[in-house]
Amino acid sequence: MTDPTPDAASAAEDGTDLLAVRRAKLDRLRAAGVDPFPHDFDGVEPIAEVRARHEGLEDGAETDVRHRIAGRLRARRGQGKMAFLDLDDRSGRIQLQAKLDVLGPEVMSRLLDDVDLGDLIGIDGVAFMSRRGELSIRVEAITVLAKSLRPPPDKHHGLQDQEVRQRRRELDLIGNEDTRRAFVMRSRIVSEIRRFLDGEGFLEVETPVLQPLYGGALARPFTTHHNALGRDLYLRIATELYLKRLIVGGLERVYELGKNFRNEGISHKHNPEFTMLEWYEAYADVEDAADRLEACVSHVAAAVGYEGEIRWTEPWARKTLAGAIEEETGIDVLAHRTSESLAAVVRASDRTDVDPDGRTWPQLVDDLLSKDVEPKLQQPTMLFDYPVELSPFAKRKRTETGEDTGLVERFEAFALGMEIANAFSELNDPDEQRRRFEEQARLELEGDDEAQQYDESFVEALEQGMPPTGGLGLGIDRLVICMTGRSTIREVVLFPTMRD
RNA sequence: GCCUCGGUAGCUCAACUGGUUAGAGCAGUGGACUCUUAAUCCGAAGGUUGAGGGUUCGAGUCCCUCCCGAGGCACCA
Repeated sequence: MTDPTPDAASAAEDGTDLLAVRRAKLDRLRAAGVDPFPHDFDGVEPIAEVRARHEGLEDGAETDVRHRIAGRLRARRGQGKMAFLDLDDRSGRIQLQAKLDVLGPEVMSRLLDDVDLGDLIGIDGVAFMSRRGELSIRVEAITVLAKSLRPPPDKHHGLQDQEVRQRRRELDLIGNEDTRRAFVMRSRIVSEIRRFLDGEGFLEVETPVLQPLYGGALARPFTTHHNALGRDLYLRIATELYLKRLIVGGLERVYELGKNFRNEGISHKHNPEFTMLEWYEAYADVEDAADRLEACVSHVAAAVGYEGEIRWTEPWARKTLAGAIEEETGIDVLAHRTSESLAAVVRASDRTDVDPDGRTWPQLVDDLLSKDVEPKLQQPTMLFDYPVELSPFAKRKRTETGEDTGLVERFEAFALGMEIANAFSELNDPDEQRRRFEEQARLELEGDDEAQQYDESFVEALEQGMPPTGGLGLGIDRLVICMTGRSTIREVVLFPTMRD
């Protein structure tokens, strides 16, 4: 910045311009020969470790243990010959005691007059227990580590404004302990998932985000353009098809944990970019995927110390989709296999408010599921046996007679009234897969802009021979919502998509 | 995309059915204070009430348009 104008200088003096006040202090530090942005600060101890070291110290007890800590200054009490301050680091908070007779007038003034709330400072000092039983550090030396030129969020109320909390997540993290806890929990959940799958012999892999065709889910994509190749590419909506090619290649157990992108609405459970885990296991089917999902999620819940209302431990409830719909609505969708007959029953029912006009049979089934069943599934529940029309990559359901039920071997898992996972016995018959793509192509011609694109290279991969395979997708954001007790995806995504 | 609600000081919130000069706490600022912890006490300061237009003697408050957010619907795993 340039020199403050006379107006700015007077605004700094009377304290009306908060930014100018801070810049004036920055200038004072520099004038006193203090570097307000030094390069490092060696030998810092996490505050939590300092606390652990002195656990059980009696009220009023002194120690001769010297500590070096660093963090953001959060609060300050007292302005005279002694002051107390609170310092935050990533591991916790600790009280500092600054005494004039220890520091001398010059250092005391630096701490009280030139350092602001929100500044990053380093402290050398001795631990003691205050008379009121608060572990504290008696400051012997301070080091300015970075001047904060903007005021921090309210020290007591934190930052409440939803918009600012999401657009300026750093402020949310500084001001709101809850937010910090939730995102620490998210990181631990993700690393426990990796630990679990790695322990089961899975390989973590990376497949393309930029794809010439989009597939593996029913959704509209984001489109972008590659200049040198002179062609459009799509941001992936799923990792499914590439991962199955790796199963063909013999990797046998693979997973990918990363972002998918879907060009659709934003809601409390939808963000345009979201984190998905997909795994594929050779010589396994949908039942194996279900067992592994239970094992994985209950491991994660225990490892991160989940303490909420959801019972993640095995076994989870398992039902059929049709059974669950009948339970909630009294409608047996399998007894009415055409859109007309199902629509008639839906219309006649007083237990659902689904509007059947213009809906196909699979759409109606989906409507009944999402309106009448899904909201009821608060505890972890897996629903099996989905209509083939909604599942272009799943194997048809085995039956004793060999008859075609129109169902596939697939389940979706739900918790807190949200879908969190989706799995099936992967279709590995290339001719059947080709027919499913052709059916999707027909739907696209009819104007369904979410139909699957015909992916010939994927069919060729299946022609190479894919072993029987169980695959699963787990929505990480939604799992984190459940495990952190948050109500929306925006609370568990660091920087959710916002308007400009 | 549609409906409803909201946007007031840097932050957290007030302001009855349209009526004096839009209030308070925190932060900041000047001062007092050597065990405080949402420290306390005294003083002064801080506002284009999201933006723009309109109705009215008078608008934070009513109407219109736009921006941003929240909730719901639609779309969608």
